[in-house]
Parts: sequence; structure tokens; C-alpha cells
Amino acid sequence: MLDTNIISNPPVRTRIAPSPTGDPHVGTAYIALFNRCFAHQHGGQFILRIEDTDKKRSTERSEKDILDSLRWLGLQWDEGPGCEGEFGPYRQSERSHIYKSHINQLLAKDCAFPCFCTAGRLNSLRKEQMEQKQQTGYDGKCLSFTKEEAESKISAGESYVIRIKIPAEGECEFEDKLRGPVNISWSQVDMQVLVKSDGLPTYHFANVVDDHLMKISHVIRGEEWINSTPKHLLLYSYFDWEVPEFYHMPLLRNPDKSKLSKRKNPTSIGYYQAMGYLPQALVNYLGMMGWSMPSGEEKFSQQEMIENFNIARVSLGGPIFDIEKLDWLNGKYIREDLDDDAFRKLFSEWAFNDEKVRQIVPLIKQRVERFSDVAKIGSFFVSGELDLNVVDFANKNLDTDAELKILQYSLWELEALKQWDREAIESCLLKLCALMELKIRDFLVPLFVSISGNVVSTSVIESIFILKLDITRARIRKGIEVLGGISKKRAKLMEKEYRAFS
RNA sequence: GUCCCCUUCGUCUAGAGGCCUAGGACACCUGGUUUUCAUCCAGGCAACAGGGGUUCGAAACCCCUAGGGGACGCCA
Repeated sequence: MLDTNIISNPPVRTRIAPSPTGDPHVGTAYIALFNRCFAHQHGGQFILRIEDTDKKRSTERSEKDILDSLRWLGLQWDEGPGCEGEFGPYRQSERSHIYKSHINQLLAKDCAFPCFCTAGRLNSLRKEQMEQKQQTGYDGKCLSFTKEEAESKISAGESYVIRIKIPAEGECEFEDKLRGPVNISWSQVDMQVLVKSDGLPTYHFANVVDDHLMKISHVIRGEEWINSTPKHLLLYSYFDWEVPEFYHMPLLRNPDKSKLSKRKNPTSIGYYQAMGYLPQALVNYLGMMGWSMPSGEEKFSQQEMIENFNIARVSLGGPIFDIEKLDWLNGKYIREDLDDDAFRKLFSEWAFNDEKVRQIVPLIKQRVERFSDVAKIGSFFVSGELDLNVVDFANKNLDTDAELKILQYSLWELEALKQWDREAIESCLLKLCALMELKIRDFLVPLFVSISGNVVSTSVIESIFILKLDITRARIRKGIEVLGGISKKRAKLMEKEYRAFS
């Protein structure tokens, strides 16, 4: 076991640095929880920094969803967007001038170099290396330019990136505080791009600069970063900065042990909210991934976790995110922690909040004769997984294969939507229907059944809009599963066909 | 392919050389309570990946093998 006595001076500062490029991920919440507990246990601060240096994929909407999700879970940050401290701004897109001055320092020190290689050359280089079963990586072509040559290329307007120089030999040894020493040979480390051709920094560069400037003392992050730690350490040494402590947490896994992914599991925090889990139960559950209370108690609040936290007791085997146990824990919270009044309030807010009910009413109203008809046709709006059977999908105009395609392609369409509004949903589904050369009434059948549990129901497009993507995705997946599922091989073919016409 | 990390019941985990005949929880099974069911309670099933060392003593320390995972992007 490793010594984990923490010197409480300088102050402990940890951070979570999500990239706003998709749905808020439970893995983000998991890492956030451990960072927050560690910082607060030591009387330090937990910082939130938005890593939006990928201009193409970052969206405001995703950033907002991530912030909302973390707040919902009670993972409030001490410094970050909306909570400005003295080390802001906390959005990397607002810190460009900082990276610019820092990259100039590295260039001046000859620790980095401009690279003019095109994406095309890099791709074929990689391909070649793969074919020859070599390790992939930049070959250092642009290293041979003199400063003058490079400068004239730049002033001639050639597009370029800036890469880090890597020692030619030797190895990098560093200490992972959870595992002990790790050695990685420099020959294994790529000449990572630090600044992209759009002038924005990559994660590796911005992350190190910001961690230093924001006085991050302990970097607690996913295990996936172990291999890039040498690059980060090299930057610290080029800048002659003090190095933080590194703790690499195990990765959350799918039941098949692969890294938790939305292809195989619901990973969006919004899904768990939409399914009616309590935030404190979800956080508690994440806290038992790789960690346990010294007492063995499995139900604990975040405050109790902070009081009893000891990062040295994190176990390193990748925990499988097991929804069955989450369900049990959530039920325990509902039974033990909610009195009837609290249950009533939370449930009605979850199921019948004004916004949702306002959307549902016009759909339901025209189809009922008595209020007593409402529950029957509207229950799917307040359900999680539906009870479906293969016979529910029976249709004389479509075979199972066609239905599977409709479901899978529709899901891909919906997942690709930038904006979640009914017009966008309608037009992408209609477009798909036309491309598949199907009648709309046939096309919609598997969707109706998957989403509402019945061929006869309120408008499926409206329903999808109201249920939102997380629940829609789960229901379409269930539909696919009930229809027999899609094999890996089949999925590949489908993807190819889908790409061809979308 | 190269490198790195990991390995205790099906799953989450306890375990800091002797408290280990390996403990708890979920799931599953049995029984009890309950007008049904669920809850709740009691019990059961079930693991140290394999092989070598080190040691009086190994789940724990070391080595090898196997298995799993991750990284190898102008993504983070």
C-alpha cells in the first residue's frame, strides 16, 4: 500500500475537465465525484473547467447539459463557469491568448516545432506503419527544417501545427499514486500536436498549461490517460513547473468489460434522470465503483463519503456498471429516505412537470372520452422500459429485417440531430422514410411499437420529441432487442448502407 | 502489431504476511411475516486466474504464463 499522507500545504485543488461534445456522461460524474471528495476532504477546492478546444464538436447545448447534470447530482464546483474564482476564465475557448504566449515560450526554447505535413500524408504514414505492423506515430519529417525555412513557410501562409519535441532515447518514469512507479520509454511517445492548424491548443497542451495556472495540485483522472502522462510531464519540465500528483482511476465498464460506452449501455446522466433515479442514489452508486466505506456500509451520502474518503483505498480493477445494483440502491433510497410527502412532490415533479404535461395534453385530449381513458393511452409518457413482445411488431408489409433497419437508422438519425425540436425530428424521419422507399404508415410502425408499446397511439414524432433522446434511444434499443437484435456483422453492413444514403 | 495498466463469488467489494475454514452487499434459491405481490426478516449457493519462488506462515511480496482492458488522432 502506498503512503497517502497528504501535506495540506499547498492547498489541495482538483478539477474535472469535461469536453462539451456530447451528452453528459456518467463517467464524467464518476471522476468529478472522486475529485470533489478528495479536495473537500482536504479542505481544498474542486474546479470545473470546460475543455472546448475542439471547435468542430463543442456545443453550448452540451456544455449547458453537463453543467446542469453535475448540479443535479450535487457535484457543485467551487470554481468554474458561473462561479468565477481568481484563476478564470474557466472555458478554454476564452483562454487562447494564454496558450499563444505559452507556445511561443516553447518554440523559443526549441522544445516544440512547426509541422507542415498534411492530413493526407499523416494518414498514409499511419496506414503504412500499420501495414508493416510498426508502432504508429509521427516520423519527425518537419524536424529537419531550419528555423528560417520554417518561418518562410509560415509567412508564405502554409498551414501548420506545432508539435512537441520528444527525447530521442531513455524512458519516462513517473509515479502514479495509486499504482506506484510507471515506466514508459520515450520511443513510445508520439510527437503530439500541441497547437492545431486552427490555432487552438490540443487537450494535452491546454490541460497542462491550465492545470499549472489554476494551481491544480492533484490530477485525478481516468486510466485512459496513463499513456499520455509522459507528454504532460515533459511539458511541465519544459516550462520548469512543479508537477502535480497523478491518480489514475479505473474505467467504468460495460457488462462485457469493455470501457463503458453508449453503444452498449445508457451512459447519459440525463437517461438516469429521465428514468426516475434519485441523484443521491446515482452518486452513491458511483461512489461504490472502486471504493467502499471503511465500515462496509453501502448506502452513504456524498458528505459521508467526504468524511471517510481515503483515495488509497480505491481498488484498481475496472468496475462493471451494474444497473441491477443501482436499481436496488435507488429503491432503498426511495423507501428509506422519502416520506410520503417527499415522494409525492418528487414524483409529481418528475412525471407531471408543467412543461411535460403541457406538451402531452393536446395529444391525449383529442383521443379520450373520459379522464379514465388517459392513463391507458398516456402511460408510456411516464414509463421507463416498455413491456414489448415480438408479436407486437407483426406487420404484413414489413419483414423483421426491414423493421430492424427502420429502428436502427432512425436512431442514428435522431442521435445526429443538433437541435432537439419536433420539426427536425419530423424532417429527419421523413427523409429517412423516403430514402428507404417506404410508405410512411409502414415506416412508422416499428417506431410506434417501440416508443409507445402500441401500433395505435399518439403521434410518434410528437412522442419522441416529448420523451427526448435518452428515453427514445432506450426504447428503440429495446425494440431492436425484442426483434432479435442486430449481430455485429449485420451492424457493420447496416452502417455501410446507412452511410451510403444518408 | 507496439507499449501501458489490471485480475478475490455471475456483479460491486472487504482484505496493509498469522485475526481467512476468505467477510459484506446485489442477483439467484429456500423459509418466515404479509388477504396477493413487493417490502422486511432468517438461511443457502457462490471467489483468491494458473504455475513457480520468498517466508515458520501468502489472497496479500517477487517472477513467469494466461486472460481482460486501455493508449497509439490537428478527439478529449
